Amino acid sequence: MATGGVMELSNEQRIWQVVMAIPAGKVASYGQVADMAGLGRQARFVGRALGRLPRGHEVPWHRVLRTTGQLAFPAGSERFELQARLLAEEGVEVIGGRVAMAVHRWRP
DNA sequence: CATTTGACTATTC
DNA sequence: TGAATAGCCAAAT
Repeated sequence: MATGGVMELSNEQRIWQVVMAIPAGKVASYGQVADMAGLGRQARFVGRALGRLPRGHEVPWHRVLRTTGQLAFPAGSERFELQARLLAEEGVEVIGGRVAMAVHRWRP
């Protein structure tokens, strides 16, 4: 309606859209997602946005990791192992808590 | 409205 | 190769 405005997507929602565009078997860095979402250097905000994902979401958050290829969680934590497992199921090898970005990095 | 926070990154040593 | 530091900036408190 004439609310004057359309539902302007929040930056969070824009981030989720970008993450959902990452194909299975590929990964992207937080900085890369931030840039693609038009946020510039808000790499940290990407992590926060993923942490605020609503229940029932279908965002492949596990395909987002640090630019070094290392998972963003403390090694051994529950989330860490979950992410590593989800990646492995997609064919992304996680060794020592890290992924070979040169191999699996998503290049749109 | 000022301060803290954070699933980061580039740089330096 | 890896550890420490500074810079980053919107959202949460």
